[in-house]
Amino acid sequence: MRILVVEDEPALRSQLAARLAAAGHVVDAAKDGEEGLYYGQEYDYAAAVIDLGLPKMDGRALIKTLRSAERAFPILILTARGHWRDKVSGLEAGADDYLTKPFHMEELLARLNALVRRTAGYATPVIRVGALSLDTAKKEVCLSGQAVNLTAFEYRVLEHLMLNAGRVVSKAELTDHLYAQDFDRDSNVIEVFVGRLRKKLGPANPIRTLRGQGYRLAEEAQ
Amino acid sequence: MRILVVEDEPALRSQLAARLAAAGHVVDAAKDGEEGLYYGQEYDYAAAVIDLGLPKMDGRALIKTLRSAERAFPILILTARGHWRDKVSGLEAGADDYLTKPFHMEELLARLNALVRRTAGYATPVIRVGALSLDTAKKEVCLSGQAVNLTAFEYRVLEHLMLNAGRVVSKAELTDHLYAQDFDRDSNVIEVFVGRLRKKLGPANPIRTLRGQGYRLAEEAQ
DNA sequence: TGCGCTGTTCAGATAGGGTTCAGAATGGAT
DNA sequence: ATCCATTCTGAACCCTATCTGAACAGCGCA
Repeated sequence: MRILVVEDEPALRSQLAARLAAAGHVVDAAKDGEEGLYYGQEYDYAAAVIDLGLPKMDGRALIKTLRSAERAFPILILTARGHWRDKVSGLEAGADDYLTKPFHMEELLARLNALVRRTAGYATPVIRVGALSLDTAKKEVCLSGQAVNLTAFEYRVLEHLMLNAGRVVSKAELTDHLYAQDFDRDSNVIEVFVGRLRKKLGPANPIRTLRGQGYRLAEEAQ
Repeated sequence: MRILVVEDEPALRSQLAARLAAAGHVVDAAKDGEEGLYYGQEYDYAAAVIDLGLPKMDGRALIKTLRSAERAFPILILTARGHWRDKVSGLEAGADDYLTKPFHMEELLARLNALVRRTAGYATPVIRVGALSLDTAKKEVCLSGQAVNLTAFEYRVLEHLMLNAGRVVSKAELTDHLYAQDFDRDSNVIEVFVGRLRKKLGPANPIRTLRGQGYRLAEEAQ
């Protein structure tokens, strides 16, 4: 997943970036509110971690601006211990969860995962990746504005790929995501669904296969 | 719109407030029944979200008091899963809709919107979706100007679909909405009603079925 | 009481869509 | 170039969600 980190303290920033990257995420780290806003408006993230006390533009203003720009990714805010009011005002500004400093990295990862999972299914109304847009309320996918008719499973495969655009998603991860548990591992359902998706998304479809590793959805239109 | 939230659990309360604010509403959040009553009597809201299990004054009493004070704004109640008796008593006390916890924010927003639109109904009692128009006051439906004769249940199914046009509405949601008590889940009433509706609305009817997920009313005429 | 309207149930029909399989194609390694 | 593993693809299969027609049951009303 692609995650945005906005934190002014260099040590914490690089620590966050490193840890999130180690957890398999793609991370953009911004050092102040303005930079965070630029990133947030330019790219679409699976989630953002934002410190409330930031130079140039404080976290609260950043969140409000992002939200009013219809950026719907989940936001987790970091606050200094004791600044309880900040947390509330951050949540009011549109954040989804908070953590007080100092915190344990593990806890941050867990919270982020929970947030993304919660948001993945339902909270973000529409996810855009390149020319694709996916509306989770309508369960509808559009390719350059044209509605594409997908079956339930095709939809779920594409949704998971879009939520993880840019990252390599293994077939095991997809089966894990689509089926409850212990699913016949040597079935080729995923390949079949990816094939059907590719056919429906036309010749310029953004699904790449990385032999032996899985699939990756290109983030840019091509 | 100005919305009143009455919820004792702090996390959920601030989450609700944040999301509603992010959706462009003005929110007052009360932590118990007494505070809710104060707000509800003092201000006029477009809608209220009230948890049934509240300290000091429970949700049911709160709703009754508000209603007897001639507060007519639509009320959506929150109940814990499994306590569906509460739901019934809440509706009896004067609530307009309910949601069982845990719920998805998006659904809450959609329901609230539907509620407000329905209630705003006193000013503009007719909902239009494509070639369909539904007069909530007269309980009358027209298809391209032609009156269509619907039975009470057909009307309610269509109304709920139209109030949630564009969204996928599951059959469970429809049965929940049409029947007060827990309803025999493996009945196919909904399918029958949808079938009859389709027949009455003619071949170009806008009700699409999404296999395994529910029905969706197309927002545009086709 | 009998009739008509409406909600509910049932069973058979339909087809949508998931799963599987086998053979073809592709890519990487030796 | 050759070989093997992985992936792709088309077709077939079959399950089940949904549709549909019809019958049945209540209920109000004349």
